Amino acid sequence: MLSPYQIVFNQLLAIDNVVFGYQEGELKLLLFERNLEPELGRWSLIGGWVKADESVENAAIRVLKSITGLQNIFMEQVQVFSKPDRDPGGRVISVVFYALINIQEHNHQLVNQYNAQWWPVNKLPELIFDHGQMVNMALEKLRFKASFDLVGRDLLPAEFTLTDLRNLYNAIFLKSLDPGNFRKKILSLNALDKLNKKDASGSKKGAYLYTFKKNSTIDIKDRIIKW
Amino acid sequence: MLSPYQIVFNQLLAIDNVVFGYQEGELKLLLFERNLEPELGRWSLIGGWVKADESVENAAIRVLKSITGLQNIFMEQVQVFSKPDRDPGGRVISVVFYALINIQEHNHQLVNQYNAQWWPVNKLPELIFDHGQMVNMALEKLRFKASFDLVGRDLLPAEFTLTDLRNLYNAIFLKSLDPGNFRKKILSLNALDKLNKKDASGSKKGAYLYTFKKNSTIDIKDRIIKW
DNA sequence: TTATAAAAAGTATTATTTACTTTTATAAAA
DNA sequence: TTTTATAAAAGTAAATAATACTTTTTATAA
Repeated sequence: MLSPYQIVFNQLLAIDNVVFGYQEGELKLLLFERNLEPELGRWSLIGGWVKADESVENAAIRVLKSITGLQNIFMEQVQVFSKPDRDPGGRVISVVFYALINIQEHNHQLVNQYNAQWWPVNKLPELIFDHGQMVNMALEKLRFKASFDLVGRDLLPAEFTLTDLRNLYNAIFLKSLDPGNFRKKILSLNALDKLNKKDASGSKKGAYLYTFKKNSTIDIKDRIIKW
Repeated sequence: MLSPYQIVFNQLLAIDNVVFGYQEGELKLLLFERNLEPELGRWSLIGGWVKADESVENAAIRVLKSITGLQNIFMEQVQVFSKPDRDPGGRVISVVFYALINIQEHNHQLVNQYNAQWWPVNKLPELIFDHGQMVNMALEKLRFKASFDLVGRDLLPAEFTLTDLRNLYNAIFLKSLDPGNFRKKILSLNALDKLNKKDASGSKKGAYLYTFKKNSTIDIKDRIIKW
């Protein structure tokens, strides 16, 4: 049985997930269409209450799994949002996380059932409360991460071409990176394994497929992108 | 009058401040000797409860001011610590901040009164709960910041020599940076004003004093230190 | 007057970044 | 079967930055 303390607690502390995916050359965000007041029908991040006996990380993972069916997802804490009036419904403090997931692999049925939808990050609808700000901070953090570490393991299919990876980086940084220099830089990190297979969908010559090395860690000195 | 919700709230959400200062060539941390059970007599960070009508940032600033007398201090959110069993006294979630303050300028009397003391970061006593982990994360964050931005505005006196600044960086990164290269790099950032005054305490020639420019922003491309 | 010590400036080597050009491989069109 | 087209992949030259030093400057104090 829950004590009154725990019941109250459940209504004070929330998590919100900024869920990034990558599809058709665009960085996308999973958003909910709200089915409750206030702000019924408007779009919001995917959130939930933190239970009295779990960490905020746990809550973020639990909520993500309940909606996408996915587990073992890369997530990172973004920031706490705690202005007393941030939620007109009452005093709610939210810990924001961002997650990187593979759009192909998640449970589409579940997502539909929850009224969720993928939106390209540069064509987002207006979001409720301070969720727009949360998205901006998460994007900033993602860009920071992507500029020091090779992101893509969670966003791309298991086998991908260097062009696929470059397109992902183009989508994250909203710019067009030089193909030759990108290739040189990425290969110098020594974090990918080249397969003996080609993907010929993008060119006549065909591009070699790569996978991420199992346990490669990239030295923080190797900045990938300066932006 | 407070509602029961607010009373409970005050006992669930806390902040802890990792307060950095710089003195005698060492990076120091302001720690409390606990005067309450559990862990009476052991050392901890400086924390406090978040009030029902304030943001966590507000709480961190309020607590810092109450102990150092200082206002308008640079602070940054580090992370939320929320493991259900992190505080044996009960379920407490803590939002950690780090602050950079000028040791000379703070209110020494207040600090003494609170049983607080400055400890060199590489000779810290054992800390209670997960406070050691909090310090490590704050240090990491400080190093990250210092490697992209010129920190020191809040740690050094208003007028300082390039050697002072280099010593601060040496203290932050626990290494000995090359004097010539450091000077070249820092001056290239164009973030300091050179005064027409010298400080002759460190050498016979004397070193020019500098101040931070009022509104200089350093491009994130200019990484100062790679570590 | 000279020795000293750190500040400040200078330099040469190496490494990295950037903006390109050239070559390669292959499917499809002529 | 040859040519054309296209992106992959490799290569390059110039500019910029980092690194490990050396030299010169300045002014106090021996």
